[in-house]
Amino acid sequence: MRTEAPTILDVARLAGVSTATVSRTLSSPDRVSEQTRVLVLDAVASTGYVANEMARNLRKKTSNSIGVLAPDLSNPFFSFIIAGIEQICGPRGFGVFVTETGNTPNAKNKVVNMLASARADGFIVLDGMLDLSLLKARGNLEKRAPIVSACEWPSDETAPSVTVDNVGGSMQAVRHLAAMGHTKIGHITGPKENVLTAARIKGFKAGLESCGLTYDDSLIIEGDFSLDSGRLAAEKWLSMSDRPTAMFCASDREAFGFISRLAKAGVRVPEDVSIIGFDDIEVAAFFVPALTTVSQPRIDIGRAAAQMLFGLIDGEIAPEDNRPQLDVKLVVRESTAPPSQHA
Amino acid sequence: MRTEAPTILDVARLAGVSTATVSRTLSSPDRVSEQTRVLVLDAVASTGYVANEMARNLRKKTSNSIGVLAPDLSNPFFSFIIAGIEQICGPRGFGVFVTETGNTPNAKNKVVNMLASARADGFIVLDGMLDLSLLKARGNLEKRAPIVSACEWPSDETAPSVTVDNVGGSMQAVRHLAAMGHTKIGHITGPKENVLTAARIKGFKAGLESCGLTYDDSLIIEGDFSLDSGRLAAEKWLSMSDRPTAMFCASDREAFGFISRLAKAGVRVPEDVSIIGFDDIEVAAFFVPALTTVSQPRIDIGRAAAQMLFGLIDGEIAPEDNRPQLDVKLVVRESTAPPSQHA
DNA sequence: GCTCACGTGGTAAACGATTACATGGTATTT
DNA sequence: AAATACCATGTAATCGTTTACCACGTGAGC
Repeated sequence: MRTEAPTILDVARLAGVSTATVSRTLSSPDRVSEQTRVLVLDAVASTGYVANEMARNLRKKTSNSIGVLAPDLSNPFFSFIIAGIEQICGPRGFGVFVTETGNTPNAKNKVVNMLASARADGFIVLDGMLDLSLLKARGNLEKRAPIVSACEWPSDETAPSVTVDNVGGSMQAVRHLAAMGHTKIGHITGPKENVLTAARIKGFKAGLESCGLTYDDSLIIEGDFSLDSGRLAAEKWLSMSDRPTAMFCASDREAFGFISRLAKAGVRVPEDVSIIGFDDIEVAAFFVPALTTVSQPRIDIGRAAAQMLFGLIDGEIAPEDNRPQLDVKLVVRESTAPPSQHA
Repeated sequence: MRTEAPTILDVARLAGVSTATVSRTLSSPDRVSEQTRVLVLDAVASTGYVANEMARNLRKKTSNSIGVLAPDLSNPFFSFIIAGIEQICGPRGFGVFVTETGNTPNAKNKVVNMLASARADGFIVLDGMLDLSLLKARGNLEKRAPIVSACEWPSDETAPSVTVDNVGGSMQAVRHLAAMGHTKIGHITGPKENVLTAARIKGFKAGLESCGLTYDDSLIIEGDFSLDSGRLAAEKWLSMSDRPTAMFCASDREAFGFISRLAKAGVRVPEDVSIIGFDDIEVAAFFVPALTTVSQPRIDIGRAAAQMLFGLIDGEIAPEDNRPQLDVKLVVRESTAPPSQHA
């Protein structure tokens, strides 16, 4: 026995008014008389009526939801950002669609499709690799629903985005190390193509320079943000003849992988080598040793992106403030120390 | 200049056919002649037409999407499950709505609303605390869109759900500890009201019993799955006069918090105390020491839940196989060892 | 040669809301 | 008292699809 949902017509009949009146009662109560208002509200209550979103959306040409495109949903890094997004969208009655772009070749089609099919009123893309230019090619699709990038940003330097100060954060990290007396500082990077990788390398170099240290190519180890790439980096480090006394990692997970592998080899952190991460994910404070890292306000990134998107949707954002950069701060814990004397 | 989306009528006009023919060409190509098919497809290509989801959904009385209700989106535990869900939904063209139930009093209303407003064709709820009974009260709402619980399950023991063998996993953990020679084994629980907590306590007791050990109430420390509750538990443990030589934690995060606090006090794992976690989240393998833990197939939980939900939506699930229980396995790493002799 | 079936494609009625416009009545203005 | 404004409500068009139903033409079966 399938219970059919009550429609606005059911309510109207029960209240003895027209559907227009019901609609008005619900959307702008002050436009109907006190008398009919209670009549309608009673009818709504007794039928349990809730407006059908699909009908409403069709008529109003909206979808009451936004899409979030993440490269990899299983990456816990994004969970806070998505939570932040939901915190803004929920109260507004907006749904949040999540999709994995997953570097698959048809990810683009997925996006084009979501956009073109009017499933979402706007998009937040967390995947810097996604080529948004094809949206323009396809009949100015991005005019239909605004897009804001978060964390990672597309090569197009004018598109709206909310990011953090990756360069500044990296500089702080290096300067902290240098201030402790380290002069031979290495860096484990992110994946080559990633914009964050470039920004953090840039900050790394700038930090070195600002302390009078010179950049040495041979102290750079390529990673990809993952735990396992940190482990691999540790093996490279172990095989180096003249090891850096401190490593700045492009992600906390790299740092964990690195420390973990080192521990197996009997290398201690921070006594034998100092480590700094990037992100400040939750476990960072509870790792052994507690990780010194550059803390990103992940929830805030999500919230800011969502807020900006709504601004764009409502058409009320000035073009100049559409690329805010959130602050980042170094939190010093136990994985950094002055270099050991006997090294 | 806002580019309006082409509608099916635009395509029809361009191809010189009726909208019905366009619709048929797209949904069941074999029902139109070869000739008109190419005509229509050409028109579709040159207009860039993609069907408007809202209109389609209204007409077909579907929403082409499912809702996922998680207690806390920022909890990385759920990210894999959501990823698994998306892996199944994406290829089917289904959207995945995520919402945070967040233990707020109006979470229920949120759910009722999503259900009643026809925003989703089905739901996966990851929050065992959510009282689904009110859906029945409100006009048999759950008849409108099926609901499957995952991980945690509502007290209603007949509702569809996919879970893991929490009891069995906990038993394995305890038996592993006992096999290593531990006789004084403690347990850090989850939050009191949670069903998982109860199941894992049950398994803990059963494991003890199966090894001829007796259950001791004073060896139980209450936690809430969080990192910080693990830290707090460690402080309790440190203050105990006769400490257990091994602790079984109801979550990996509790285990991390516990180990982390102990490390600060100079207590070593596994030399001074053995630790087992539950979940096997990603960092577990890279923690120092690498954590012995009960591994949950999180991606599979998500996939299974989604698959089951589609079964329910399509009306093809036999009532008896609607509560599958996935296997769990103990992965032994470095946080467990025989109790030290001098203890 | 007449029916019948079938393959093709058009017409128009849904789906369930919102809202522009029209209407009638009451209050206000002059 | 006539004109005007305005308030409350109803009527019906509209959003963009899908699909039930109908119509036409062609080939097969008798």
